[in-house]
Amino acid sequence: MLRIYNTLTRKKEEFQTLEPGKVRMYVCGVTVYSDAHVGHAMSALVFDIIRRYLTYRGYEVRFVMNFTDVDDKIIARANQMGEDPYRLAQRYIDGYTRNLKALNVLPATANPRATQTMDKIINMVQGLIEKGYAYAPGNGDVYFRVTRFSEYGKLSGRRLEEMQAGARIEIGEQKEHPMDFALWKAAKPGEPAWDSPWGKGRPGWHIECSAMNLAELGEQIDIHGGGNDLIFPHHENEIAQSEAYTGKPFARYWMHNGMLQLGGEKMSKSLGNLITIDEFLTQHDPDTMRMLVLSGNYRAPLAFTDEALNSAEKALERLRSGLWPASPSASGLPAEAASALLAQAEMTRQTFISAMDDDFNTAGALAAIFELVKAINTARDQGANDSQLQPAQAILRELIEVLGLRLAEKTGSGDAEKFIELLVEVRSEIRKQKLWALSDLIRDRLKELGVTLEDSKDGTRWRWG
RNA sequence: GGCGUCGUGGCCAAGUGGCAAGGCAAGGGUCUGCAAAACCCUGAUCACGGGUUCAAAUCCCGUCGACGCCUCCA
Repeated sequence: MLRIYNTLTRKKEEFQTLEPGKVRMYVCGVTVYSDAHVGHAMSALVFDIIRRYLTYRGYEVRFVMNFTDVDDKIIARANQMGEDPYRLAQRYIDGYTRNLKALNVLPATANPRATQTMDKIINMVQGLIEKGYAYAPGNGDVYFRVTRFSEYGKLSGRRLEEMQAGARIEIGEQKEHPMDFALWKAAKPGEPAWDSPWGKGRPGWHIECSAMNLAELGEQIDIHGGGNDLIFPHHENEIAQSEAYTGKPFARYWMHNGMLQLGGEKMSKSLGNLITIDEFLTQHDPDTMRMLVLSGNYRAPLAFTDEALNSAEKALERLRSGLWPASPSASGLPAEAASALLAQAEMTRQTFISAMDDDFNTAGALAAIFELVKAINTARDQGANDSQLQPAQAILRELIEVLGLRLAEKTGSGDAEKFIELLVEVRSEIRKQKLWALSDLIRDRLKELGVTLEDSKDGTRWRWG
């Protein structure tokens, strides 16, 4: 039984879908005005892992992630760079898409964009006005009337009266209540604008997500995800808009990932303490970021430190060791030992599922996997042959894949391999003659070139890294 | 100040009433010409103070601390 922590109720709840066997899932994507950073990667990875696990558990998952491609910052950035805002947005969309692919994040079922959902957005704003949940004061703006939506604040646990203190009405706004928020913003000269019943303008930030949900997934969805910095006001406002519009509960489960921290603070564009995904990937294997995420709890803050990255890289190396083939001189294990290994692998799968079923406890799931790795390695050391190792390794691969780890061996240029093999072969002859200084020199020099040699009684194995 | 999440060995982190998983790091050992890998062994009175209970990391109250949100933000 899968249980999910629901931000809305602040409890773990049994997961039940609106439609049996199907999951409708929406995750807030990014606003595309600059390169995505590893904090965005964390969020993408968290929901990719969730999506993969739901699929593994037999659900058909419809996974929607949007792009906010029109907003103040995009416009400001475009003006500053003298670039067309659409082109700028498109460039960052392409970049982020490339980043996600590199991180082995499965493509979304749909990637709607605000600019391509405009008629739906306008319809929704119009509908909210008709129902009395929104008003157009005549300056070209349209605002949501928070006092009309009695449940406003239910997601973030705030009450309107408590929030008024800090809220202020900007110059030019004509809000009835300080917490009212813009559904539609009148265009200023030179800004991208769309025709609407209220004049030329563009959508507010929150309405696009409500409209895209409606367009892509329908009035009600199972899971709505995003970073926990979106709980207020973004998701709170989404709930207000969607539920006011449809009269139905919007998302069944609200899931929020914790923030990635650099130097003890949230990594963010506004703080400027960020490392872009591109920068990260020039230094690290994409699996490293995924392993870092897997090793923690998705709801808790995650520290991005050299030590943590190093630890993640070592852990990946260890995982790979479980997939090594049998020793060439393997004599085989007694039948009962071999079947015990398979039994343990099957038990690992159950432990893995129990952990993941408990609100996607990836750290617990990994622990089970590591124990299987140890069992496989022990069996190999005790002489298990490949046909005895492989059934357990197949399960290990299956579970690793659910988590989205590729565990690819590092590779160098293909042409180099035959020369390395030649060197290893020559070195083996040298070792037979016990010319240790020379064979150590070859090993050390290859290490400097990124090739690791491991000698054993069965010969020498080499790998990149 | 308000709302929320959390505080477990050197670091990361499971465990939510019954002898404290796992990974990284460290030390010792097996193997090896050496090294590496793999395997074996070694370590925690679970932030602090009260309380409930036969029994608490786990439940309740309080204190301290961290982080996020309350303005754009994954």
